[in-house]
Amino acid sequence: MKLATWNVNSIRARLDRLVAFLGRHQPDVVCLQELKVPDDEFPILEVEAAGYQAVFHGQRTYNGVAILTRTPVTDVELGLPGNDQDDQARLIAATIGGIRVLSAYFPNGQSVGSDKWLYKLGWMERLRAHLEARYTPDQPIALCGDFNVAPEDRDAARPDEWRESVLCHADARERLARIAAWGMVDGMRVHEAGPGPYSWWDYRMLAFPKGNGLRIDHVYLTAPLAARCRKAWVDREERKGKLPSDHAPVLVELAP
DNA sequence: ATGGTTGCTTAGCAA
Repeated sequence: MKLATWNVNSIRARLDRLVAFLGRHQPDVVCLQELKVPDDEFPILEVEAAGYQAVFHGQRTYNGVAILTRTPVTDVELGLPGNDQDDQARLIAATIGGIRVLSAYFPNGQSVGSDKWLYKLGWMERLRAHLEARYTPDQPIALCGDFNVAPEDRDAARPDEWRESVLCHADARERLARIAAWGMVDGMRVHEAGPGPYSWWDYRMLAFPKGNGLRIDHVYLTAPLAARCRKAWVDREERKGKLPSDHAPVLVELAP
């Protein structure tokens, strides 16, 4: 099974690239983030024409997550429990081929110490609590998405430059480590020691040509799936050319 | 040097 996750930064702006990506890789499951469309504007016809079913949880302008599959999905769940005031569309879960797949768009946090930063840390704690309440780590679970955290210094091309940022700050790394400690491993690190590969490069300051990347998009796997992980990689080609997303897709190949 | 780019929505915010 080939599993992919990609922050498309607007599914409308990236629709041609998404369809080409599906054709090029023929993934079985694709988790998407930052759709930036309400549900009634999700391009369902184009996705189905490409051979995929979709479940999605969107909102206007911001956020929005989806799971695309070539086989039927069941038990779709929208949103992250634990805060009735939270209307941000950042999590969707579905079962595909016996695997529980979660597509997650973690908050960015904007700047350390801001309200959005506190929301980020709280959201990550809520996700950990949700995993603990809803699942057990002996189940086959793949938590995929834009985590907006580079877990370690080897996940940044220039770690010193980024260490105090919202993407690398020790408090965000610690919250992510707690999520992993529930019972998941970083799929990329099953076979790749790094440094890199990176999955995001800022649009500004020529970050991509300068190689100033971070690895903030992840596929975290519980033990039954980690044992099946054959390889993981980033499709850097997707960051090149005209009007790319600022994120490149991460792909994982799981043995049957 | 407090910059730079993209997307959504239309001037300002979020990333």
